[in-house]
Amino acid sequence: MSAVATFRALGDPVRLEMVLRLSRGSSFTLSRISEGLGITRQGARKHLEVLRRAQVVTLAPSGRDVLVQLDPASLVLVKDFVSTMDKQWDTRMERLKQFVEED
Amino acid sequence: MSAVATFRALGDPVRLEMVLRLSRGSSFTLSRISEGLGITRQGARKHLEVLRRAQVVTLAPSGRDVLVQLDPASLVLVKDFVSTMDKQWDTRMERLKQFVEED
DNA sequence: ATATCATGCAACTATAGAGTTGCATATGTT
DNA sequence: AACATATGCAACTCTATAGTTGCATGATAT
Repeated sequence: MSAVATFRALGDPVRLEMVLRLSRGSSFTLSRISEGLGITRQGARKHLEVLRRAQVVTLAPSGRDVLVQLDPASLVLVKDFVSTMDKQWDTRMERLKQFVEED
Repeated sequence: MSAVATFRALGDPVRLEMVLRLSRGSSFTLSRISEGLGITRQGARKHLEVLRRAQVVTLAPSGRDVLVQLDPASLVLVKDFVSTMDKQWDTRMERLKQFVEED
């Protein structure tokens, strides 16, 4: 999966809320994580499918319900992106700092 | 600005490409950064407006052209998000590890 | 066995946004 | 002054997707 897909998946208030809930409580059933989002269960289900395709989340059927869990794969992608940006950004900030301090 | 807005802004192939270009070369004019994206200048301009609203980028008019630069504000947001997630994720992985190692 | 709960799937609507074309305007350049 | 370059703005099309309703199905509890 690409970093774009991950960012896109996280770039929605409902989906980010889901991810934040998962990052706190460990595991949710599909219906429990769909509560209190201001949308229907079917709507929430669509969001979960987006998160699953982007490997932000895994869906594991268990009896009559489906367990939703965070998938570490996506986190790694975002971390890599940030650290790359950060490195390049830092060297440029360093250059700017030196430039400013020259006079 | 919210983390959602930042993620949303980065969740588009054209916009992410622009950000990557900026992270390498230091500063671009509006027309230069609009080249080779497969879309028109006006299309690219709309993307830049999205990035600006999300504080990923700053636009500074200079004579007849506009300078596009990275805005560190957004990077901080993403970093914070990742580190928070990371911390919570790690503690949960730790708990899982201990659970597995118990028998 | 029957009622209840969790989920899946399909069809539909409505809106956001990605991309375009066309034209106007301002700044450089020769 | 004349020309080229960089940009802004408006109107338009088209597609993706967020959200809905309605119904079917499979698992659990009484």
